[in-house]
Amino acid sequence: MNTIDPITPHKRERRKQDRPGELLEAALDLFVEKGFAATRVEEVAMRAGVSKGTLFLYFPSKEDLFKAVVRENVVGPVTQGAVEVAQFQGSTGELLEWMMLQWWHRYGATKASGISKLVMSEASNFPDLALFFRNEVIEPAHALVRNALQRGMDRGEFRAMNIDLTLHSVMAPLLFLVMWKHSMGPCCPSHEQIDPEAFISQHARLMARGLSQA
Amino acid sequence: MNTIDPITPHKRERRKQDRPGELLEAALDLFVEKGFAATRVEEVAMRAGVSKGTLFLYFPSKEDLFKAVVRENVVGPVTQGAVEVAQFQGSTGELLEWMMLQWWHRYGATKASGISKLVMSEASNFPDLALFFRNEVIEPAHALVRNALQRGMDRGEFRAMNIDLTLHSVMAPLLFLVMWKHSMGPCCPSHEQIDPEAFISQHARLMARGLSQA
DNA sequence: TATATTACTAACCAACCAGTCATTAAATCG
DNA sequence: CGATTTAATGACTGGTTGGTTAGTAATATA
Repeated sequence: MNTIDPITPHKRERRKQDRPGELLEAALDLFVEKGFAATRVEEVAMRAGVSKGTLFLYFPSKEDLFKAVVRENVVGPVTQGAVEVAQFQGSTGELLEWMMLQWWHRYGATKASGISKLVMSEASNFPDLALFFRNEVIEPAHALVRNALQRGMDRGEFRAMNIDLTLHSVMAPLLFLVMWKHSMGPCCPSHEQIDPEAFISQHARLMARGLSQA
Repeated sequence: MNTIDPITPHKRERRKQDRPGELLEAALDLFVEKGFAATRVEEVAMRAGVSKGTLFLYFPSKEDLFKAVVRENVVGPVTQGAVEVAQFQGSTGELLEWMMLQWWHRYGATKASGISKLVMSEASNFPDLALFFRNEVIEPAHALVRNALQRGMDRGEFRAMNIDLTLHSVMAPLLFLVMWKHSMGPCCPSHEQIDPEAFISQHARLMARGLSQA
């Protein structure tokens, strides 16, 4: 554990190719675990097996490191459903449930969803990051849901509605799940844990029923 | 602005009675605005018009100060509905909507709701505070909602359901609103703001419809 | 092997902060 | 008024951290 240990002899490796990826992976772990402000860049560097100086060689600042983590782990997963939505064949009620469950499997259930929790948690202390996240993640995701709701109205399945209000009805249970999972969840006894898929399905069906023309 | 200024001549007032209340008020403002970790106790003291040493005269630590803020501003408002719930006359669907809107008016819409956002945000970094909040606030609130759902089943208005799952369907939109209001809300353009009451009413009605026997 | 390049490190800096304590002064009382 | 009590202060401590930089060592080149 110290520098005198002959088993760990200062292997000063030069691996320019791999460093950024390894640093991003370590940063994702620590940001999700402790948040942005509470994560120490030196700890990120240590977990990636380099010194703090090396981290600043690849990322000009802690904020830039975070933005890179978001681009690497969040932007894609959250917005990748666009093509599949356009090709979806079933009813729009089924589409909504499918979208919500897909979002859960590809993002909500993964480590990366901790980033959404982090941003909501620290938005007021780091407005730059909040704005970045809004533009790169939230707006595209909202556009996706708006399209689906519009599809329901265009096809005569849904009655006229306030799309922006309904948009948040779709998002609320998803964001609640992510928040809970990364905050109070770990401090509650296991028998009280929420079953995410059952919860999402219930909400999607309630909504589809409430929005239907009938 | 400096100590030499004759206009501000070190009015070293002794007001033992009022200090705790003034400190709690200042602490609520700053905790809500900046979070627990990012709030400096010296800033709390300054806003209350005393020195940092005086704060530690009345509260043994930053954590104890926070717990006092929760007891003063959250525990009561969140659980005070108990009596009214027991006396409610209308249908259980109406009761649920009434409870959610009451919660919003008495807590969600107030400054104090920032405490819920704070706890969810920093639970993983301060597990003691999370546990305290769970025991003092969340559990009593859950008990209230469980009672209401049970009432619906007992009176034959609601079909059999998974109470714990439905419990979270009631909480999710409320917690989402509070999170949004204190995180992304301020960074989004005003025309995108959510109308909390409309949103809550919509959710409550969707749920009542989905839970009804028919 | 000698030289040049550069990935990498460790020590450092300036700034920050929770909590302590010796000191000060406002109130109270004899 | 003088003595006592105690509310209030602010300098101080020990510890932390984002970011910098002078220097080191691994690789490439000749």
